Amino acid sequence: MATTKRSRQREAILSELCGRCDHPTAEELYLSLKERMPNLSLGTVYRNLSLLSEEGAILKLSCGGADHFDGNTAQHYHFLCRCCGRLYDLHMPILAELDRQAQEYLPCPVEYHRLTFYGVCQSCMEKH
Amino acid sequence: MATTKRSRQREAILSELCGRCDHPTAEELYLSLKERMPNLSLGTVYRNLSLLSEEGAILKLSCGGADHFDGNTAQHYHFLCRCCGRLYDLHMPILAELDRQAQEYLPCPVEYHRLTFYGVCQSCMEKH
DNA sequence: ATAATAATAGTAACGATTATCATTATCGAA
DNA sequence: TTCGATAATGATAATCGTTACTATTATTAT
Repeated sequence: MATTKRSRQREAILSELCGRCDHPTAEELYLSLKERMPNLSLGTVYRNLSLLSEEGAILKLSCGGADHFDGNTAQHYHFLCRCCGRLYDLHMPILAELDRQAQEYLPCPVEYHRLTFYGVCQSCMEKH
Repeated sequence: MATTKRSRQREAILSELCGRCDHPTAEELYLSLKERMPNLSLGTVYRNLSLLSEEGAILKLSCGGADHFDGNTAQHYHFLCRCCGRLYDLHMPILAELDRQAQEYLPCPVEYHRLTFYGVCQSCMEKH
């Protein structure tokens, strides 16, 4: 099988990430988990997040500053607030034809795409 | 005017970036420029790239590892090789309707989007 | 020219991430 | 079960990309 689940820590990291709907950084995840697992180490969190994202069990999102992680591996799009930097999931339909369109302009196979929308999120708008 | 052009270094950084069609990192830019300006400092490159991207004169692209910079501020899409990490410009038409589509799923205004396609680039394919 | 301001080079400090390593946990076979 | 081999851990040091600091130099407006 692809997904090895060897250690207690790796399982906890994966299930914590899958159980939340935001996109925590390694450190945010570490702080949450540390409450339940007081001697968890930050290095362990980083190591397992790398493993899991290489396996394809989670997504790594780089958008400046610390990387964010997403437990939802189903293809979906994001909204990034250019004010607070928070990432939100967008529940709009996936546009598979984009890959075909892009293929016309490229000599090598297009495997998938990522699409992110930008603006100021409601929470930041309210704070003015 | 928006674009201040106060120092020789800032001008050199901007024109070097605009004169190339790849997406160099701060350090790559620094190394190129250093040939002509031997006592240019890396901090100066970082400082000016920040200023220029805040002004909107250039784009900053974060995709894991070091940030990349793009002198082409016209809206366009990218292809990112998941093997070597190189970014390529994609000369396909801009899909302005994506913003309108996404708007249906969001409570706050969508300003713009970024779209990146993934795969293995030709150069990496040849190296097998 | 000159004073006020802005930007520089060089370097130290920082935050995020990876590497190292001695110790502990897990797993598969006897 | 116990045992040996392997994998993963926690703790910490090292690294990488970037930003902050500061004394000096360049630019700008009188």
